[in-house]
Amino acid sequence: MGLKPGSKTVVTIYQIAEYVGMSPAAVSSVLANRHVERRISEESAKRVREAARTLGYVPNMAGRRLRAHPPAMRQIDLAILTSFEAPLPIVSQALQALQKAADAETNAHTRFAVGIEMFHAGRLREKPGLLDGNRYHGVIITNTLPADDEFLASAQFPYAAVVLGRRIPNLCCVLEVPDVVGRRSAEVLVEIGCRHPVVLHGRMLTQATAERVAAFKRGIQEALGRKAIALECADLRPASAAMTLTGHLSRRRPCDGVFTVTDSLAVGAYRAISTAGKRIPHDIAVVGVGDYELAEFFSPPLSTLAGANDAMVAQAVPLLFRLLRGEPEATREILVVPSVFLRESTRRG
Amino acid sequence: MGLKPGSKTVVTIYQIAEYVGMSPAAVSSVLANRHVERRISEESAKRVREAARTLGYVPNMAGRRLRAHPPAMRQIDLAILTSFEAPLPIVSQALQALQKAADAETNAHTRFAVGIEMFHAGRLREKPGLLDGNRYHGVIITNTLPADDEFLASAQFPYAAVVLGRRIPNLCCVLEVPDVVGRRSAEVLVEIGCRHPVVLHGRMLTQATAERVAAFKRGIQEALGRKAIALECADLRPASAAMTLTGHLSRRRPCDGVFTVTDSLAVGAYRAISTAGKRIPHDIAVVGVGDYELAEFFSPPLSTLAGANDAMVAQAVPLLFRLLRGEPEATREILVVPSVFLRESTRRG
DNA sequence: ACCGCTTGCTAAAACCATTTAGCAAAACTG
DNA sequence: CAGTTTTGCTAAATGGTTTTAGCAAGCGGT
Repeated sequence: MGLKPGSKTVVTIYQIAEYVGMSPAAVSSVLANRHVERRISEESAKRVREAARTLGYVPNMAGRRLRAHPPAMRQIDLAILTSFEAPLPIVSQALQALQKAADAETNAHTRFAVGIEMFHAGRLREKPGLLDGNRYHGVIITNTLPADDEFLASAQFPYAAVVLGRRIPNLCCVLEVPDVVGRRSAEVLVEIGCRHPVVLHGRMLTQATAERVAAFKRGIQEALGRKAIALECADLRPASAAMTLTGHLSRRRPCDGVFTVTDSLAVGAYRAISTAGKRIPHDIAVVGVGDYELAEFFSPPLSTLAGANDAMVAQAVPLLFRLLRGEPEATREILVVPSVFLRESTRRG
Repeated sequence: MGLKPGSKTVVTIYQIAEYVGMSPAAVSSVLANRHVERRISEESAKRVREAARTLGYVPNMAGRRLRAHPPAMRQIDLAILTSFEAPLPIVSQALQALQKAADAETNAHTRFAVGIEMFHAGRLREKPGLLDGNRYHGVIITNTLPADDEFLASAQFPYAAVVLGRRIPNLCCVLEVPDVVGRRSAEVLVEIGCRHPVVLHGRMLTQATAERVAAFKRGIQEALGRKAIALECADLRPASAAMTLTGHLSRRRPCDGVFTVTDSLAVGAYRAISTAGKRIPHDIAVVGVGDYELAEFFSPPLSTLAGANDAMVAQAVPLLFRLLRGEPEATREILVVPSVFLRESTRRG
């Protein structure tokens, strides 16, 4: 196999056959390491292999698979499409659920291939083959940015697709009930006496996180009659959150409560708060979202409005299979209610 | 598209064509949503779609792709194979590096598809199509258990493969220098005065983690002339580690230093130590491995022997491309030296 | 000179979907 | 009513690989 940069046309076994003066069948036998049982002489085999290398032969998987397919077996290709920038535990969770469902449906004449493919956030439309309909039978799409959502809304998917975490017209979506996470976290902070709450978010807002920020602001406005301060971090990494919040605290702005739209941001927030010499929750309370299993291992344990990811996945996977089966999808949209876990980080007095 | 359980033979567009009394061409046009421009009547289109559903048609992607392929374009399919049980950040890192390399090699007549596929730890051999050679042009395999390693050692890969994190005869491997992580962590603990060190590991030991445990034990034996205590956790989740270590501490066994072969275990260890009323590092020092970016956000920050993952990935990806190009791989094995980050968790006095 | 065996290969079919060129009938135009 | 256009479809080729059946040549034996 080779990636010759110069080669003009694609090299097939026919080219190799011509090059070495043999038949495609012989070439195929050699390249599939079947030359012994097919009685191709070792000398010819060597010539074929050498030709393959010098010509820069790259096997065409489509051709191979087409032929290799047992006539009574169909393969169904499923994928989870997510952005590189996304929190991974969710994706892994989703894949595991998908694999499990696939395993359950696997039988003598149906088998599945499931995988993860990633795109750069905001550039989903550049992903090759997404709309060709010759790669997947079904996909679950998650962690998209508004630019991606726009693309999805305008796209015509030629196969089963479920969108996780946002609402896209014309596609099947599973998402958390909008409003709840942001509003409840505002309530939680206000209830324990916070008067100067802050929300930490990344620069790139997905629909879900944007909704969380907005709902939080609304909640604070209603409860305190005051604007919540939103702090934008460069990205979702703890270091960015720490830097941003440290900057805010060092400017001596009042701050007695933090809502982080992502748990990785909460990690950074904890660090910023402790380096500022403040204590959680007495000086500053913190609420997170629950992407990771880690929340209860924060010190002190982090209160979360569970991102409802497992629940969303639990809905999305069967929905995808219903679409695959061609069942007229009664439900185009499934809403999932996040649950609230109150821990030390919001416990005062 | 449907997954009819009863259907005997695979349904193709020919079956549909026969069923509705039309030609395969017409059926194809309809199913590809091309029926308008191909002037298939809406009525016929409806009949075709209905037939597809009732017969349970599942498109054969290989057939589709074969035909759809632009004649001067070749697609190269790369994948990272990892177990479900693995720490994901590493995998994401690897995928990102792979994608980047692929993007760099993409041109007018070569394009790449990269993805992650997962297997159940210890059951890699059950993954369908792994040895058929009709799915991938190249793979990076990581997070295998001994059972998987055994399989890999006996397998004949018909395509480019690089193994990450362990040594397998006959395959190209990239791994951390054995011995270093375990030995250095033993040294670090001993140097700051630990006399009763403990190592925490999961029940399922990969080659890398087994090596770490063994080297740690050797290091302790040599330095202190005493056996290190190894505590086995049910899995790698923080909760398991916390439970295991709490059990150990509550039995009042002396313990003044912990080495965790995985960072998720360190998370649990921190919890166990603080609930036991001990302080890090004064009562018990902790060393981890650095799988996550999170180490410096532990409180106190965790000393790590960086798992060398980025370095391993940085070696593995170019190696894979060299294999793809058919370059006679000079290097069958690349060793990477992990670097040491000493932080608060091992700083005394 | 003929039979049977081995060696080393080839021809052709098969896998499934898509597309291009074109055909027959119907509908319209003058 | 002949000529043209439109409608609605079909036949056949194409894509790359693998496999099955079988052919031709050579060799040993009689």
